[in-house]
Amino acid sequence: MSKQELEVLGQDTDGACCERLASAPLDEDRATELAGVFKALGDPVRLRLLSMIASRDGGEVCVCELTPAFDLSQPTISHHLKLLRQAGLIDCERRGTWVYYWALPEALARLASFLTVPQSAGANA
Amino acid sequence: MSKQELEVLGQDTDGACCERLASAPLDEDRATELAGVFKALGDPVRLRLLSMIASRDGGEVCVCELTPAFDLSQPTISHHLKLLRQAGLIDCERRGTWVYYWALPEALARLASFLTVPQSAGANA
DNA sequence: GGCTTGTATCGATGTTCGTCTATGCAACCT
DNA sequence: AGGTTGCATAGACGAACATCGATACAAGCC
Repeated sequence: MSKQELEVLGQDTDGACCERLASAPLDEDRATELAGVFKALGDPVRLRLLSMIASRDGGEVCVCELTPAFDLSQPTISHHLKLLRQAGLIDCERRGTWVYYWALPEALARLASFLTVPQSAGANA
Repeated sequence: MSKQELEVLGQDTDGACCERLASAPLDEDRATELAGVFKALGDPVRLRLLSMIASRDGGEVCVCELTPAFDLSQPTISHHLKLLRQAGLIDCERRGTWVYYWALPEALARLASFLTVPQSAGANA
């Protein structure tokens, strides 16, 4: 249940000279990959799920705790969790009866640095 | 043509103690607002458009330069630019015959800091 | 073994989205 | 004024998506 997510976000762990939205025009394939990740964030339910998971101190959240937090059916929540996992933002493991999800902070960090504007870059607005 | 974008991304310009995905669970309304912005980034064409605009040194790009870069009709590009503008990520101005678009770096910066993981926060993956 | 509970998958359905063609509007040029 | 070019808007259409109920699977309990 644990190795289905895409490996879309680059590998430079130091986060120094990474790929950036505002550095050079994205090529088509890369844009498609990254758009998939942003699309996973582009739903209020998934954003709340990810926030609930990522802000958890222990790092892990049981599905049984996530589902009742929404006015949605259990299959719907399960579906959203699957999409977040396929986007590489979270992962999960079954332990006995329950399934636990946790965030993948490196994925979030890479996304954040991708959006970071290098230096001056406009200064409009 | 220039005051249609939403004001969804918060106001703290110092970027220090800002709202963060992994700090506390998002409430429903805020999640809906932010999801709208991520949804705007969740399309390959829009991501390439934004990248082309944000990476431009002068800061501005003429639509007449964006449209021919895609295998899409001119109205389709215009539609995507409109969505990016409504998300508060870019803005535009008509100057004579041509319309120029530029990125709003503060919006990108706020998104980036929103995704930034505070400290340890898991260390899994 | 059978029952119960937690979670995932399947199939259907209404809505949203990306794209197109056709058209409208704004600015330039004779 | 009339024609041309650049860009936006309107309406239509197929594909993708969010949601549901029904069902399957996994694990614990009796």
